[in-house]
Amino acid sequence: MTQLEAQDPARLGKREKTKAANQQAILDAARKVFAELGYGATTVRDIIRGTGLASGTFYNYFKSKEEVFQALMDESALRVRPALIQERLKATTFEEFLRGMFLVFFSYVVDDNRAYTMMRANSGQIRVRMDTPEVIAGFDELRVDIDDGIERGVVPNVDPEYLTAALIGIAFEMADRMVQRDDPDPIAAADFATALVVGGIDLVPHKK
Amino acid sequence: MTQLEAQDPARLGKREKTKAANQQAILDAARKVFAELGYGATTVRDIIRGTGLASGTFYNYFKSKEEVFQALMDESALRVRPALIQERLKATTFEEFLRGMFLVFFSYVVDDNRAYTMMRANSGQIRVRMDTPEVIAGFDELRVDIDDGIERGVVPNVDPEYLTAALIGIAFEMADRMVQRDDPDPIAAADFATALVVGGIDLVPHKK
Amino acid sequence: MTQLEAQDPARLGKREKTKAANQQAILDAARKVFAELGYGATTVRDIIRGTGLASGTFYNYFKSKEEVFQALMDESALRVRPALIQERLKATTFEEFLRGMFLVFFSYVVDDNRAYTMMRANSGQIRVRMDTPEVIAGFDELRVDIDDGIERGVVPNVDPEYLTAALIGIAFEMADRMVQRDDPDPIAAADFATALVVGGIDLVPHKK
Amino acid sequence: MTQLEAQDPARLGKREKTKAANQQAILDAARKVFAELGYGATTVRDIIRGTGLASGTFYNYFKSKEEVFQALMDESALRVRPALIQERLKATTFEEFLRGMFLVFFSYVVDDNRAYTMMRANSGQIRVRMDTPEVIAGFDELRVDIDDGIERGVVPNVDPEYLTAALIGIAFEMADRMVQRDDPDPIAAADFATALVVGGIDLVPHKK
DNA sequence: AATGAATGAGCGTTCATTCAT
DNA sequence: AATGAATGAACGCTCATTCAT
Repeated sequence: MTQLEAQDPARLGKREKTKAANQQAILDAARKVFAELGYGATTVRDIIRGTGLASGTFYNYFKSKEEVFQALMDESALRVRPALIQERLKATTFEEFLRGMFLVFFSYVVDDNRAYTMMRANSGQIRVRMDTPEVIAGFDELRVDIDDGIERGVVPNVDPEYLTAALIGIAFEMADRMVQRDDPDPIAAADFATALVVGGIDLVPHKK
Repeated sequence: MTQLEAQDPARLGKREKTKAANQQAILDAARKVFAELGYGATTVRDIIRGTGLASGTFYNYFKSKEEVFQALMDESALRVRPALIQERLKATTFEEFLRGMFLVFFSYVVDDNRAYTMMRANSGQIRVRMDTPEVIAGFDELRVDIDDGIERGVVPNVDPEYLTAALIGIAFEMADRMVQRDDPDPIAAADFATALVVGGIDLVPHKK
Repeated sequence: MTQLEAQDPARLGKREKTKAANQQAILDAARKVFAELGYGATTVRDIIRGTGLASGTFYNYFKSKEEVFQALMDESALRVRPALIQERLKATTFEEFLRGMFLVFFSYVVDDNRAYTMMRANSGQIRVRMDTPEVIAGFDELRVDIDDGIERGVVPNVDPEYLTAALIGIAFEMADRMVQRDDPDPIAAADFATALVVGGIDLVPHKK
Repeated sequence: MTQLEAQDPARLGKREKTKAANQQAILDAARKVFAELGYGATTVRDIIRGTGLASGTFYNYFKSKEEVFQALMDESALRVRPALIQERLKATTFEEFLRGMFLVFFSYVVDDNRAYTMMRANSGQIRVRMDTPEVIAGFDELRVDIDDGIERGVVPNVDPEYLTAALIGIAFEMADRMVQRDDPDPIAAADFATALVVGGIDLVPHKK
C-alpha cells in the first residue's frame, strides 16, 4: 500500500498528504528558526509556532528537538556527501580533486543556503557553527581520501591532518562570505580556493 | 583568602582588593566551566559554585550570564589583538605578514587553550564553535590590513574578502587540530599555513 | 476475528457482534494494563494498544479513562455481590454467615486476582488500594445485614460499624497475603477469618 | 551555629524563620491536597498554590513530588513507630501486646487525623490507601514481633502472616470509621479490637 | 557588598480527548 | 463505526534574575 501510493503522490489520500505536508512544514520551520536563533536558543515552541500546528503535534513527527535537528543536518549532508564522493572518485589529479570538491560544496551552499546558514547561525553577537555526526563523517571521508591520495602519490606528502583542516576551513569560511554576495559565483570561489591550495601545496614542508 | 586578609586588614582597602579578586575569581571559574560544559549547558550556579561566592553576588559583577561570557571572550581577544597588530606593523613582506599573524594566533591558542576549547565546546554529538565580537573584530582588522596591503602592493591583488576568509578558516581549523596533538607546535603550524598561502597566492586569479 | 466474521457475514449483524466484542476487548485490555501499571500510570493508549483498535474508537465505548475503570470495578463487584447476598440469605447462624461471606470473597479474589491486584497496584514504592463505589456499596450491604442480624439476634449486639469495619479489614488484608502465596487456599483463609471473629465476638463489649 | 540557634527558636534570624515556616507550609499544604485529591491526582502546583509561594520555591525544599510525599508519610510513621515498639516491649501477655498496639495506633490517628486521611484519600469516587516504605516497615516489625511471640509461647501458634494481616486490616479499617465519629474514643476502639482478637485467637486453627 | 531564598517565565514533553476523513 | 493525527492544557522541573536581609 505504502509502496503503491508512494509511486504517485497525487493519488495520496488527504490524510497522507497533510501528514507529509506537516512533516515538511516542521522541517522548514525548524531550519528557519535554527538558522535565526541557533540550536541552543531554539525552543520546540519556536518551531511549531512557524507551522500553525499545535505543540503536541511536533511530537507526532519527531521524538525531540534533537531529533528534528539531526534530521535537518542529515538531510543536508545526505545531499552533499554522495556528490563529494563522486568527485573524489573521478579525479585523476590533485587539482581535479580539489576543484571538484570545492565546486560541489560551494554549489550546494548556494542552492541550499538556508541549511547552510543554520550551521553558521549567530545568536546575539556570537557566531556559532555546528557540525553534526553526518557532517563530521563527511569530513572524515575527506581525510581518508587525502591519506589515500598521498599513498598513491596524487596528493603531495604533507601533513594530512593540517591539509584536511585547511581545506575545510577554507571551504566553510569562504562559503560564508560567498552566500552574502549579491550574485554568488561558486565557480569563481572554487577557482580561488583551488588555486590557493594547488599553488601553495608545493611550498608546504614535505615529510622526508 | 578570607584568612589571608584577616591577617592584615589594614594593608589595603579590603573592599577594593576583594572586588578585584571576586571579579577575577568569577572569570576564572566561568572560563573553566564554559570550557567543560559549553555555553548553553553552563548555569550561573555552576560558575559561582567554583568561587565560593553566593549566586546573587554574581550580579554585582556581571549583568548576565552572557555578559561574563563576552567578558571572557574579550579578555582573550584583548590578549591577541595587540600582538596581531604588532606583527602586521613590522611586516615588510606578505610572507612575514602571514607568518607573524599565524604564529601569534597559534601561540595564543596553545598558551590559552582553555579559552579556545570553550569556543569549541561540544554538547553531545554536535560540535559547536563560537566566535565573539572581539574575535570577529580582530579578523575585521585583518581584512583592513589586507586591503591596505593590496593598495601598497605588498599583498597580491586578489579578492580580499575571500583571502581574509581563507586565512581565518585555515587559522581556526588548523588550530583546532593542533591543540589536540600531544605536543602542539605553533611554529610548524605557522610554517605550514604560511607556505600554503604564500605559494598559492600567485596562482589565484588576480584582478586586472 | 475479522477473518472469522468474513467467513459468514450473514450469520448475525456484524455491527452488533463487533460492538459487543470491542467493548469486551477494551475491558479485557484495560483490566490487564490497570493491573500492571496502576490507574494513574495507565494511559488510554496503553489500553487500546491491547485491542488492535484505534485510540479514537475507545471513546465510542467509554466516555473517559475513568469510566472504563469504573466499569471494570463494577463488573468485578457485580460478580461478587450476588454471591455475597446469596450467602447472607441462606445463613442461619452468625458463623455460617461469616464463613459464607469470607469464602465467597476469598474465592472471588483467587479466581479473578487480576482485577484484585488492580486495586492493589503499586507505583514505585507506594502501595495503593482503590475501592470503587460498587465495592463500597457491596460492603455497605454487609453493614445493613449486620444491623439486621443484630435485630434478629443472630449477630451479637456489638458496635455494628466497628464490626463491619473489622470484617472488611480482615477480608481485604488477608486476601492480599493469600494471593501472594504459591497455592492460595480460600477455604483455609475463610476458616481462619471466621474462627477469629466467631471466637472473639463474645468478648467484645456488648451493648446493654 | 545551627545547634546554638536551634536551642532557642525565638532567636532565629528572620531568614531561618521563614525557611522553617515555608517548609512547614509546604508540608501542611501537601498533606491537605494529598488528602483531598490522592497522590496521583495531586500536582506540585496544587501544593504550592496552598502556600502562596512560587512554583519554583517548592524545589528549594523538596526534590520532587514523591519526596514531599515520603517526608509526610515518614513524619507520620516516625511518630507512631517508636510508641508501637515501646508497647510491644513492655507487653507480657498477648492481650497486653494487642491492647497496647491498638491503643497507640488509634490514639495517634485521632491526634493526627489529617495525616491519616491522606492514606485514605479518595479521588472522585475511588477510595485509595497508600502505604509507604516507612509504614510497610512498621508492619514488618509487627510481623517479626508476632513470630517472636509465637516462638516464646506468648502468641498462640496460628498462621502468623494471616494474623498480622488481620490485625492491620482491623486497625486501619476501624480507625477509618472512628475518626468520622463525633467523639472518637480510642480506648473503646482498642477494647473492641483487642477483645475480638483475643477471644477469637483460640478458635483459629493452630499449627500442630 | 554579600547573601541565598524566592520568583515565575519558560522549558521539553505527555496524553486525554476531539474531529476530519 | 472506525480511524489516527491534531489539539492544547497541563505536567514536573530548571534557572536566570531579583530582593529582603
